[in-house]
Amino acid sequence: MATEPHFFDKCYQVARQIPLGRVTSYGAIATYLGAARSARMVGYAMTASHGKDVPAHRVVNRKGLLTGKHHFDGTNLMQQLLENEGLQIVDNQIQQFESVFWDPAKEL
DNA sequence: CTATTGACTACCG
DNA sequence: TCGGTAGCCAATA
Repeated sequence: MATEPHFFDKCYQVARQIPLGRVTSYGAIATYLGAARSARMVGYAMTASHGKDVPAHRVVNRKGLLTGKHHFDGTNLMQQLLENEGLQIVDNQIQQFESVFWDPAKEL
């Protein structure tokens, strides 16, 4: 195992804690990690989450918009995965986002 | 070491 | 709600 950044690993672990059918925001994870202002780093970690068992598709921005769908294989894979979890996606945006929002800082 | 980048967020109009 | 701009921080080159 190469020298893995602690920050990335924490992001992966939190992402795995996301219940199925639920989603969270980058800022929420960053805040839980103690780096509230490092929301971009969470997304950055997701980019490196390839090869990991990290449900990156459950992590979206605070608007519930699938900003990272372009990083998945295909154009609508991320949306398909979320819909498979029972979520409703319209125009790359999660409907009832607040209803399915999962805050690690509160749930954990 | 410095510079650039980015799956963000907050603020402003 | 939408668009543009600024700030933020860690990783990468």
